[in-house]
Amino acid sequence: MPSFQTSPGMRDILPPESSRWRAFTQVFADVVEAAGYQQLIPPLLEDLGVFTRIGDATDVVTKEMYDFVDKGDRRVALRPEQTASVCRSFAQHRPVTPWKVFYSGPNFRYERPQRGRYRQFDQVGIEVLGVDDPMLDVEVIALAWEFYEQLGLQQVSLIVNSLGEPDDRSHYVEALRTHFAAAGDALTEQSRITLAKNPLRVLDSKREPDAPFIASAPQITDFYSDEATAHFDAVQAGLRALDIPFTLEPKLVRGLDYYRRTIFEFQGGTLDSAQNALGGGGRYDGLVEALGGPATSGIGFALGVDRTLLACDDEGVFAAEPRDLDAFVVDVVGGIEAAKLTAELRQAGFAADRGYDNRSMKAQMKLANRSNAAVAVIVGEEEVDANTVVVKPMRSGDQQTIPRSELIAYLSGNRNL
RNA sequence: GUGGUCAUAGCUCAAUAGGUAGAGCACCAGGUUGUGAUCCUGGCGGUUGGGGGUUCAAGUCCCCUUGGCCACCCCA
Repeated sequence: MPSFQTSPGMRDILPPESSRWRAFTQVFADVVEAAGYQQLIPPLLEDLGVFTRIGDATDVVTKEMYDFVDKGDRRVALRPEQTASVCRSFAQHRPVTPWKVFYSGPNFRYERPQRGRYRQFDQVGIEVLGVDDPMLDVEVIALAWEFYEQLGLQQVSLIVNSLGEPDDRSHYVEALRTHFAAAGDALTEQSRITLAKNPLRVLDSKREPDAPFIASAPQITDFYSDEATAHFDAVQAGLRALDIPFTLEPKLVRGLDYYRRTIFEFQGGTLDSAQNALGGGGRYDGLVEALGGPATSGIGFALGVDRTLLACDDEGVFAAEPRDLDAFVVDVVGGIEAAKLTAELRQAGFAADRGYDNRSMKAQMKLANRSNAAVAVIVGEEEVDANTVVVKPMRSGDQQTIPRSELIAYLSGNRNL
């Protein structure tokens, strides 16, 4: 029995899965960098206040935060998401707008772990600060869409909604409060608690008894101001112009309280469990201000790495593989020759590995085979005496003895072995 | 946090009505004294997640605990 294992909801990403993760973030970076986004690397730890601004009606803040007092008596927390950090960073450094950044890395939420839901989970995402144009909403959504396409996913669906301008939103919230309050005890207890904190979130309930009241609830669309309608119409027109299919879902309300106007979510078609939200985002025009910066409009999205990868598994796409070796050096005369040859090969740009512990040739050949190396470079007594090496292409098995000094040139000239 | 369910070698699983654990894969070593991926032989490997209890006897029953998974919740 091992003395230790990972804490609940924490896990090791082992090879070869780890190389897939790296490829995943690389594809993401390629997509967004091509659109002018640059990477921001915020700290994992922030002042607790940065996150409490996200909203006191969200569990992410009230129940799931990894917060503690550090040795300097500061109230700090492991970030539960990165949007707040980006906004804090903006308020702190005041970069020129539009500020287009992307990020990738782990977040922490103290929840009951499940498949596709971990206490340490990775997200990739982008945020843009300082632009009000609905065409930016379109760009942001389009980039996520493009990313899914690059991965090869075909069963992702996009749902969008608008929460209206802040005033629209508050009027709607009041209407909901009145509507659900009228239901009284017919509403589940959980929903009554949610109602007291944030009526919007009651729409998210999946509890059976709540269903009829949710169905009969007021529609956000009836509360839009002209301004909100214009913005949302423009977003939809833009999505259509780019041939990005979407579904309007007036009852879509996202978890974090800071959203205004456009919000959207991506759902996986294959994992139809409670964990089918692959990613999502929206506008959060008041967040920077709440963090002490100038009134600045913002929009962005975050995509869950784990869930997206699960969706890839289900669709049988994006099975990135680790880099194969070019050569595996088999040395049966002590190991020094292998040390020299691997160093030479690596300096010449070849990926090369070797056997250790002076194992038998048979054992080393097995290692060469397992390593997936293109060729085995074999050195024994005869080769040392003749100053040669044997180059054995593992696929064909058709080996050649060549002068040692010509090894690099030989391999360079026979890349397809 | 609430409820449910599961937990046997590194991995996937077996083990009759409770009688003191097996297989395949993987790994290692041999099968022509220099050469792998097939095949053959052998080997390594488990105080049955951990602790306690019932029993002559528990992987198999009971309790506690740890962890995975599922639903709620929440969200990525």
